[in-house]
Amino acid sequence: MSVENPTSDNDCDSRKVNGNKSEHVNGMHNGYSSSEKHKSSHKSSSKDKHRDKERDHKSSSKHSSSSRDKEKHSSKNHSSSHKSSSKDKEREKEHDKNKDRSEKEKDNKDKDRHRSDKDRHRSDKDRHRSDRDKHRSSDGDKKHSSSSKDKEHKSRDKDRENDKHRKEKDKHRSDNSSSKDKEKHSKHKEKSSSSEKQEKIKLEPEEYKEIVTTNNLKQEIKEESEDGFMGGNTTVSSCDYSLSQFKDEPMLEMAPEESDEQEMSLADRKTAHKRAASESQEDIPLLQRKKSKKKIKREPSYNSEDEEEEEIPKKKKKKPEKRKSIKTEESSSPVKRKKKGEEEEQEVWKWWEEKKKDDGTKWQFLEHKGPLFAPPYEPLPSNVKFRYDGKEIRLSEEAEEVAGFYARMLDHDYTTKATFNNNFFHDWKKVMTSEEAKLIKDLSKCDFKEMQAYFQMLSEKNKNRTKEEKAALKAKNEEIQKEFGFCIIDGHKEKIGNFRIEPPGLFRGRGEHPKMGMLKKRVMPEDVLINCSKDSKIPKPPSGHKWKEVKHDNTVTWLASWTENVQSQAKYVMLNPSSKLKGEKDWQKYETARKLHKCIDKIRDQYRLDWKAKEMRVRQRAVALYFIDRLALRAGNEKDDDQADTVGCCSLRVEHIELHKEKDGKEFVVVFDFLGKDSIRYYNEVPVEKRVFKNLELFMENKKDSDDLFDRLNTQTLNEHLKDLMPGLTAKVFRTYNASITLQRQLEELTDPDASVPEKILAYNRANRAVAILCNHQRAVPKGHSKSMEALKEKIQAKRDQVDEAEEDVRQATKDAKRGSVKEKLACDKKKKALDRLRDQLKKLELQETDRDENKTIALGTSKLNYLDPRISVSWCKKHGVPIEKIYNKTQRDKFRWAIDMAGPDYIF
DNA sequence: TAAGCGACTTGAAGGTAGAGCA
DNA sequence: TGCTCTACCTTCAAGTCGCTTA
Repeated sequence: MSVENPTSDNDCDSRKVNGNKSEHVNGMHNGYSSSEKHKSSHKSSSKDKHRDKERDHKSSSKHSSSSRDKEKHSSKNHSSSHKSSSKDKEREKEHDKNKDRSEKEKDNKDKDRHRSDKDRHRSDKDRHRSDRDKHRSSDGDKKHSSSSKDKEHKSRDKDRENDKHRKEKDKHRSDNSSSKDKEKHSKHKEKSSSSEKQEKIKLEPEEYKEIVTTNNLKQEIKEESEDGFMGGNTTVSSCDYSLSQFKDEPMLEMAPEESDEQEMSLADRKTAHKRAASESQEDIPLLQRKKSKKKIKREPSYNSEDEEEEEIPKKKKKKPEKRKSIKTEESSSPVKRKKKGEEEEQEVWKWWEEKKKDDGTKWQFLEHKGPLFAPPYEPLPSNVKFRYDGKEIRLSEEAEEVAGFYARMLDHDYTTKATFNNNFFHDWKKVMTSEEAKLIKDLSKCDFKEMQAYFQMLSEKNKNRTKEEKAALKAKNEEIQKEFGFCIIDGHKEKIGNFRIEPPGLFRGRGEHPKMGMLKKRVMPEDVLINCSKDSKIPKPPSGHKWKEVKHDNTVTWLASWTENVQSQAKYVMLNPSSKLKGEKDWQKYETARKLHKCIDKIRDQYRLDWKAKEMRVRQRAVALYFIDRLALRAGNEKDDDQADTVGCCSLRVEHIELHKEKDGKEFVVVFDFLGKDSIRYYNEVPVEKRVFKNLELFMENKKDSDDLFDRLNTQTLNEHLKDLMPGLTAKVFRTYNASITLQRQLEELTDPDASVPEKILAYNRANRAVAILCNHQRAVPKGHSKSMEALKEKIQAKRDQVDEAEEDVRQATKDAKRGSVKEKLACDKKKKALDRLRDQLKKLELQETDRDENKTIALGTSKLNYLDPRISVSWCKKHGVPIEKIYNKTQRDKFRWAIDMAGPDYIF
């Protein structure tokens, strides 16, 4: 499959999706394989970077290329991630104690040894770095105060001291790791090369200059209002397509059946804050306010199937209008519900037709019930035993709970990782009683098997619930959802996204996260901040508890927040994506991307000029921007050492790219190979312009693998520059822009107006896939993919046989019909129709096969939800008569209700 | 001015309801 | 009717980016 890369400005961007994919999958499922190489980085902290920059100015001479080669060679053999923390040391101590581990854990030890080797190597690297610093060439565009230098010296000394300690520890370890490293590394290399041979999906070349239609686009965009995202109404008129039948309908009132006490109490208060909300609308022109009175309508019916239901709301409107602005699924009377299998009707708050407030406030009234806490721990039955060193031990409740977290994960890859085990054991010991801690010294002697079996039994039991049990559970969950799952915001009932507080468990960091396995503690009401309006009913904490604080901050969108203990990060309870607050932000995001479309030529011209700039920082910025624009790379903020070592554009290191003057018949090829967000591997071979290539050579000059490629750049300065080019522009906007424009162009290119609906859907999925490839949205091959493909193939073969048979039947029937009576002619027609039906079925199956296979390693959902302007898809559906349900499921339709309403068949991004 | 924090978006994994099939 | 499989949905980790603080 070939897809056009909208931003590529010269040659073919040979992204190896399949080859890449296989590596990625290995990386994810075999634990270390792919990530290992990437962990090989010698992450230079920001202080190091600063230090490097400083020395840049002092130095003039250069390293010989041979010494660099040596460095590179050695670094690749040793592949390491060097993070010096006292916790590491502790873990290493633990590790030394656990000598008699099972085979599985021996492997982990190897990995730890591997790390110690890396540590040794690190001090070498540090020496190299300071050598290099002495030799590096200078730009002479920065000065630093002597005090900052002092600080840096101190921190460097500290680093060295740490290295010294580490080395001492390392001496006690086995020294066979280097050969293992080499083996591992060569395996990785092997994989890379084999994956390269696999089938490729390439991004085809694309002209850098915008295609002719851009001018038309621009003209159209210019015609939009200039004042921000409300300008998105360009095509609102065309929304009549689906809504004309409702346009003049009055607002519907709430169903009188609503009797739930909770519901009523909320509803009663709605009147009050509805008043508040309408007061808050005082700045809205009268006409608009009048219009907004009509905002609450049912979800636009898009399909003809839905049209049958139109009469129902019309009947409703005759009833007295009370609390008319609050309409939700829950408040709908049974009459308004559709038959099983069809969508429930919903009342829709058409916030996108209201004027947006620009004063930074997010709401005037906010009321909710607070978050739902995880159920308390239920101790194990007495017959489920935990054993240590073969002896039965009754654990204290707290220790047992944490042991249970581990037991549940025994089958998971995580428990084969030393970091995970060490972190778990360390945190587990903290919750043990002193007697337990005294006794339980070695994780490998712990037998969690019975606990694991018990949890598996529970899980089986849950799966085998009777119909009645399932129904009861469902009803209970619906009750909970009803009570905690909604809030009242400015007179409207809106769904909350995540009202449940995260339950305790073991932290599952992705990739090689240094904190994986740590205990995520139970969150208590005393940890939780509540945010709601002063005049709302303040949520009650669970009995016997109190909230940490109750705030009334209407400049933020969260309802509750707490700080999790593993990474000390704030967690929030926020609204569902279908809410106004989220939808408005989403809409704004796509309007910013459309604004970028208007000035993208200018920006591209500018960064091309900057490739020749005198200042190194300007050149680096320009090359980075080129990558962000053309390859849709993420910005790449700096990360702390206690996070997985992943990078984005600005944080790329020398080791993450390879330069080839010529590769596979193409000139000036840059090979990217790094771990990005979520430790997903990014591998791409990109032919670039000569000037970019030369600049990269310059940026890499006299640098070690572990050095930053763009050492004069960070995301903050890049974004500041972007803001100068266009208000609201950040690195992230390029990703949205390129994703959306790619979809639009691919749809144009791949859609045959005369094709059948299944064929059009395949075209849509292919366009979507092109974007997913551009954004590197990968997924593991679904479990049982090959099995299901085999089944599908068998089905196709059976269908083919049926078609063959039917063809023979038709041949025979045609002969008979020629000879004979009306009856025989009728029989012949019938057989022909049957044949057509079978052929259609066969075609559908074949399309399904193609689609499924092409999709096996590509995740379409992420781009669809986050990067593709939904109006492009909606307009395509409307233009080509494809039911929107074929493209968006119910949740997605809820999220993109605004787009479904406003985009007509002529919408252009 | 770098570092840290807060608020939000983006992202893949994993569990499960229910569609589809024998 | 029971079983299989997958699309959907939830979960929570990991990004981005703006603002504040030291």
